[in-house]
Amino acid sequence: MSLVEQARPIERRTLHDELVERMRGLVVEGALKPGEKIPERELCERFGVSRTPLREALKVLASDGLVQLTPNRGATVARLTVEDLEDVFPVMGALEALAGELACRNITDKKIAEIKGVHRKMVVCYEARNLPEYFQLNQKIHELILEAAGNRTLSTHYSSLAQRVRRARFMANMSDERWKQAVGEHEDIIAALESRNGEALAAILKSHLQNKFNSVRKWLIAQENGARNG
Amino acid sequence: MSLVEQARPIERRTLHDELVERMRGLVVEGALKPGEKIPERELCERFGVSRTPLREALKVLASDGLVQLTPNRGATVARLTVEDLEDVFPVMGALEALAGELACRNITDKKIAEIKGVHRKMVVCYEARNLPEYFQLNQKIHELILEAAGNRTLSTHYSSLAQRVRRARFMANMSDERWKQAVGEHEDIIAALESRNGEALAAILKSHLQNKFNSVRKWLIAQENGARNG
DNA sequence: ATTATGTATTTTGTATTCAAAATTCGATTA
DNA sequence: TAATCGAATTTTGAATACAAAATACATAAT
Repeated sequence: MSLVEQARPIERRTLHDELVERMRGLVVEGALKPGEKIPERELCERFGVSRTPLREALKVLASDGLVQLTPNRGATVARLTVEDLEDVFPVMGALEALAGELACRNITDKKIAEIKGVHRKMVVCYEARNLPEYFQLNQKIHELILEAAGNRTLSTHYSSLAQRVRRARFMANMSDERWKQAVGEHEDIIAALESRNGEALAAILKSHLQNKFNSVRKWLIAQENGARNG
Repeated sequence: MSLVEQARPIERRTLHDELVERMRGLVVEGALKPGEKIPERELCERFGVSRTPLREALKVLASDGLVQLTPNRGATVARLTVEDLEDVFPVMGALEALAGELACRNITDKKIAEIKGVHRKMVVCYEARNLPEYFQLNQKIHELILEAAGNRTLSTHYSSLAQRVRRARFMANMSDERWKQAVGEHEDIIAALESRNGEALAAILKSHLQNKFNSVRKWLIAQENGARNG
């Protein structure tokens, strides 16, 4: 290890930062389910920390829309309503479109190859009808595009929104036909990236998202009517 | 007061919420300047609160990009670098464009009249070369358009970005010619709103912002070179 | 005079304490 | 039996306490 590597500043993290990350994970991955009470005391015990940094983390997640705080009644995992979804998706669309344009300007061949690699793995998952893995890789591709866009602000805000709808996106099962279509759309995305056609990519990403939105919306409405928002 | 008004739930706020709002004000309005240390103890005294809720608020503002936290070294007001600006503006552009499209779909004549009213006042300020008032009213118009778009998520994210660049926007004095041009652009904005031409409005808003960006960028670079980032 | 070194002071991160509010639950009444 | 009340318990919001780290400052050494 060279001196510059060895002598770079030691990364230090506060409990607060660590807890924001971990609790975000619990919410986004669905270990804590929408509407559920967030058990402050229990989490403190499990993480081995006091209430102070845990509560700090809760405030941050609340400002991010993942947690709902009610005065004197503590924290619950935020529910996603149809209205929320209808607000969130257009914004994600606008951000993805921008990401597409920027990515086409900045992306390297290496990065495209990386995306293609993930895509191939994803196709395998599709063929095996392995939804969890497919979903994971799908997310990864979108993250890579955002990364290729090279705009931290864009990534941050996109990611904040993506996290809010992530669970619903996963739960809203695609029909087999829709699934096949989605894979096709991903191929179009890669083609547009390769030809660096920003406008085209923006349009494809937007309609890809619109399709997803439609199915998530249907699922959410069914959930709300069925009242069991598990 | 009718029963429904009288009997609605009593609004309760925690110190945390109050402090997020107040401290956000201090940063956005420039009472605390970029790079400045945030005097925790002093603020606690001035607000008459303990460190706990104040520090919670700081974490939230940090996650919002207004405050920078360095482990074991406390909080400073976030500096806006040219790189930050170059990331933030395109995202604001995409969000404003979306806002324009949505606003054209949803806006009422009443709201347009309201915007026109603010615009008229703004023109008076322009003629009097009253920048602070002009700036205020200018912001107000953009807020009203966002409001007209009727998308809370969009408003939240736009506003978060707008706050980060607000101070630089204000400090970057416009040339008189550019100022005149800006007023003209505002008239175009209103015309597009009245004709409900979403696409046109999106384009106008985007180029309006691009112009602003150019002048803010110049100013920021000058600041960075001059090293006195007052 | 400037640079190092060690010590006092302050600040910071986190844990603990405390009072107020909410919740639980058993006794009581309709 | 079901609804109502009230004390006991838990939870919540906020203040305080405390240890570790950073900073300021005084002294000593070059």
